[in-house]
Amino acid sequence: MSATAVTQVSHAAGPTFTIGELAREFDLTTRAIRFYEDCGLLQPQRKGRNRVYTPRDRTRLKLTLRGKRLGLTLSEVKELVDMYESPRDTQAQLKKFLSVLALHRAQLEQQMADLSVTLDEVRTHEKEAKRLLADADKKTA
Amino acid sequence: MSATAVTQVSHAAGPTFTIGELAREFDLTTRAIRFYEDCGLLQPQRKGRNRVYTPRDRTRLKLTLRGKRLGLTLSEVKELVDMYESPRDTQAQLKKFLSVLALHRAQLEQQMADLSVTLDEVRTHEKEAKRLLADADKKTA
DNA sequence: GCTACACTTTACGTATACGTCAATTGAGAG
DNA sequence: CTCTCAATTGACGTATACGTAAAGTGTAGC
Repeated sequence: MSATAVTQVSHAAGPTFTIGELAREFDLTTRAIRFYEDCGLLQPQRKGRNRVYTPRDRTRLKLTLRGKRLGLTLSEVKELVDMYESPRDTQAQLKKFLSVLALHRAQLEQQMADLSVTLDEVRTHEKEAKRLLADADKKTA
Repeated sequence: MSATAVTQVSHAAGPTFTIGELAREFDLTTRAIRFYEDCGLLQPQRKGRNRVYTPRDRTRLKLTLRGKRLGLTLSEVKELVDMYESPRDTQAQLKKFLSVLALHRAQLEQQMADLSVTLDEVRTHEKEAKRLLADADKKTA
């Protein structure tokens, strides 16, 4: 099997992936991917003993990694991802959904504020350092 | 001593704080603050056995917490905070400073991108949920 | 059939970031 | 002087997120 090939599966429903393929694609170890499964983040099907990942699993993995980059724990990621896939038939469910979303959004907005401030600081420092370096270069030249 | 009072110190250089004051202000345990000291993030002076924090310590603590909210580890925070306080006299130091800053900025910008996408998704879901709820309310009414 | 390689499970190990006693120790109030 | 309260050090405990062998299975190529 070629290193980059996607394992095409028998009958239907889009491409599937092996654990190794996903590991390469997202630069993870297979250990990590199996761990995410232990946490309930992924539920791949099986072909014999081997795991078979669908595009849906791949999406959940992507979401997981994005959540991680944002500083969420795996259980927080699971809560959110599960919520997005949960039924929202009743008004009660919708209201709960909305309240959780509001909380999540508040956290994200706090983070956005932190990020803006930090990025501004970094850029200011960069400008200052570049100026100093330019001055030094002038003297050297 | 009143619960919210700031411990004013003898001779000079602005206000000082006790560990308990900082803990209350930032909603931390004193254990956490001492742990940050173990990590080298804070270096309070002593008055006898007791820790005395200066505004500079307080600033470093603020930066630490902001870094944490952004998902940095304490050692990453320490690297950055130390770097900002390190000498940048030579061109070599300036160049290294700039390269570290560039890396940091790249990471922050990735995070900003993640954050934008996530916030967009959350807002979309909120709108959709609110629409569904409004429809449901209409039927009920 | 042998080799190689990817995958499997089980299980113990590790770094981070504190929590949680335990046992003291001044410093102020009554 | 006693009581309380905040602070101290030391040490062990815990949750998260995997790393890292160990030992076996399955399939493909030669």
